[in-house]
Amino acid sequence: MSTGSAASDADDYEASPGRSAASAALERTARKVTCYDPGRYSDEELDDDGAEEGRVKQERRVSRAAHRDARQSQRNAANARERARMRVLSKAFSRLKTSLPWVPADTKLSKLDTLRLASSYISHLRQLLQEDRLETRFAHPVSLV
DNA sequence: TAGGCCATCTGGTCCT
DNA sequence: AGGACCAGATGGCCTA
Repeated sequence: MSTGSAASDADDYEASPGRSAASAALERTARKVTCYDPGRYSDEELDDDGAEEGRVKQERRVSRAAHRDARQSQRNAANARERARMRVLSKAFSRLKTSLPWVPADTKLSKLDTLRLASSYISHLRQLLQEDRLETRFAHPVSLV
């Protein structure tokens, strides 16, 4: 199941409530990325004097940079997809929470709490169902229909 | 201030 | 190959 484009994901991301934390994280990532720079390895290579050799090395450097950029943009796309996926998960939790009776809409409920309450609510419903089955069996022993 | 919760990033694994 | 899913790490926010 593929979700929307990276652009629309980014839009959603911009609109998400945890934006400040998110941008901080993005900055951290950007910092990491700029620190990790394999391209600098080629500094000594510049000392070589052969023109042809220099050209080849320059090409290699450019291709390494392109590869690095490609990897980074792939990572960014994967991050966006992951954010979208987690947003879907959070929405599902919210929906589950609203379907729980006796829980006011403005109640602060963690995901774990939501899961636990939902689980106990299901048990409760199952029990009701069982009692109802017993009642209908014994309340009307004879049916004219 | 410690601890809980959350969002995000990331690398690994599985699946199509 | 690329996307989905997962779990671990990290940092921010909030509350007792």
